[in-house]
Amino acid sequence: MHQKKRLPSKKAKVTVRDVASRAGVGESTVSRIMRNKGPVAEETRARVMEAVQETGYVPNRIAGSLASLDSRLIGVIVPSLSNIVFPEVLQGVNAALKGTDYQPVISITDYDKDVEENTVRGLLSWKPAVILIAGFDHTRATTRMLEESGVRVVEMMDIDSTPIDIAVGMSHRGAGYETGRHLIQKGYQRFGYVGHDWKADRRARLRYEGLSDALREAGLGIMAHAIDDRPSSIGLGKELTAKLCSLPGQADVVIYSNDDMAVGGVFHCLEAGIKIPDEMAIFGFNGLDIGRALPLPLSTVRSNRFMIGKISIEKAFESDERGKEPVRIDTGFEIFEGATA
Amino acid sequence: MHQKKRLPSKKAKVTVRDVASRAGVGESTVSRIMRNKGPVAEETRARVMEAVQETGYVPNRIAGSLASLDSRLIGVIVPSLSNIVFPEVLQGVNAALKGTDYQPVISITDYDKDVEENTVRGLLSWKPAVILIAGFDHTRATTRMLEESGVRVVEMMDIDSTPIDIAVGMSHRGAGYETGRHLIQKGYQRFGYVGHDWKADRRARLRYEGLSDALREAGLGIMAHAIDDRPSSIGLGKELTAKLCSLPGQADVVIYSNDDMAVGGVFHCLEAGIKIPDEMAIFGFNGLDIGRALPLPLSTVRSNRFMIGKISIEKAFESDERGKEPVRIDTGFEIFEGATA
DNA sequence: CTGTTAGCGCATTCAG
DNA sequence: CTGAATGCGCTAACAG
Repeated sequence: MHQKKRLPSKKAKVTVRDVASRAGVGESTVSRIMRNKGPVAEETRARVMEAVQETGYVPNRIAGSLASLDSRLIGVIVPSLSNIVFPEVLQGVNAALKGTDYQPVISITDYDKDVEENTVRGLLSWKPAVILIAGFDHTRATTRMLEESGVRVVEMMDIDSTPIDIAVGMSHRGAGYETGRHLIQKGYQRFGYVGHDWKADRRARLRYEGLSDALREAGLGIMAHAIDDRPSSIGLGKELTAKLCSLPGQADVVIYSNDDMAVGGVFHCLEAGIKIPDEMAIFGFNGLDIGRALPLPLSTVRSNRFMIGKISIEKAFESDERGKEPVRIDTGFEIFEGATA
Repeated sequence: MHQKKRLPSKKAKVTVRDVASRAGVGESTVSRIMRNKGPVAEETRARVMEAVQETGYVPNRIAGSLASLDSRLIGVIVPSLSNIVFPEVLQGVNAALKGTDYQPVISITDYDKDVEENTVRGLLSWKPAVILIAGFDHTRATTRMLEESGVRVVEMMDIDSTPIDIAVGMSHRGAGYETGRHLIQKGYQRFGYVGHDWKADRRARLRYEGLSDALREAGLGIMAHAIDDRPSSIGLGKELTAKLCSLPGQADVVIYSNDDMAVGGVFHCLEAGIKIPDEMAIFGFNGLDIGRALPLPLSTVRSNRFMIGKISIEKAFESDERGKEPVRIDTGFEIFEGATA
């Protein structure tokens, strides 16, 4: 208790006080200059900046956030990063944040609602300015924490439920429905379905339901399924397509839970010598780069994940206060003809 | 100054003080309980937890970090998220952090060193416990800030230079070299190269150099190039392969800057009716899922991005102090035979 | 335009 | 095992 305690691995920190005394000004002047806020004489600014240079001062945002009671952290919660759509959303978030000094704090839930609950609790303790979270499928406690936090909350990807505050995304049910309508109109009759992660991926299920609705309305139905609980991948799509083809009764078109799965389907057909789309047509979802580059461009539904991330941030920042009514922003989708269906 | 100022959009916050008085204990007792640290009577703990429940208390980590002078934030800096390898690294980071209460704060540089410099400055102001950064290619100022910050710094992906503190990754030069040796041994003689992002992707260039070294040693060289400054994608790989094939002189094997590009090459050949590997062999880098699922499994070099992220965190946490000497951890790579070369 | 003062909410001594 | 006091580094009034 005689020696100043050595801070573990941190260099002797330089604080506003050091800079201020060195520049011969008050602390608040330094603070104002560092945040370019409030009036400052050009002369003093120069002097202070010099002191900042000399000392290598880096303001401590932790202290700043505590003092001003608002942190410049954005909590972002996604179920996974292995599905490319979420990194794409993050890119949109990042683009919208560029030039600001907000920092995204990212958490992964692995599609587990209890993990999500803990994650939300943890993020909330950082007093983020905004919370971005994928989907509507939360525990009661999660929803409650989010509601009561008072911060702006954007539920991303999906607009098929009533949001806590803001929802930015597209109607997956609608996309499924339109897919069905489109394929019926093209004359397909014998529908197959290949799906991934059946328990966890709520949006894939919504698309499936929309599709089923469209078919039912036309007096049709899905005659063959190959569904699995593993996460989506090209490999899984290939495997399940093989399984589907071995089932009795041949589909003339197969709808996939997403493009990765569909590309797997294309690969299977390539290997098995099945002619696309004549012997079997293939339809995906997402509009990924890989589908577009395929020798036969993949028929699919294009959504815009980058936009979802970007708009989520923009909407969240439009006002500090939540509105009376929840807001839904539809980023839309678009059937892409392609050549596989 | 009569009315308590309304905090913008935040609910009336409940603090340790509220919980403490409600439970009839001191603030430090609450603090100890919330962090389960230090001795507490089971009875008081129960009473306090009840108060926590009733009030919905969420500890403020910002205040906590300031008081204890150590934040539980991990700064992570990657050049992009559109290249799938970086999300994979993040997954590894996330896996290693699971169960702890550290949170990753993620920044993207878009392969711009000046952006990176600002990013590092910004992250450092959050006093992160650890900084993870991709690559060695920093500005002087960035390196200096990182050195002087005193925090543990892990430079990821690459081990071909001397790290500031710790490097976790593989030798890209070595991978290029081994690729060359492997293909020479298989009897290839006429080498083509297809590359992306030539200015920005230093690791791709290192692989190229290693490859060139191996060829030179064998008295060979690269006879045809198709190189571009755009970021890697399947589409670009396809486009550049078409370009390469239109050049005079036909390569018997083409090395690609990565698997995405190589898959584009495979697609081009499929369309153009070029037989792989007999008329033209294809070799990638990374060992992505998509290459493995191709009708002809892609010949490539497997690296382990997930491991890089995971080990980076583990190493960073081994000790609070930097060692005297920089540390390099080699996560290795492996030539994957595949069927395209 | 600038300096002084008083907290922000919590973790950490140190007595008790 | 527990409580009171101190201050982390900064920002936000406010007075000058």
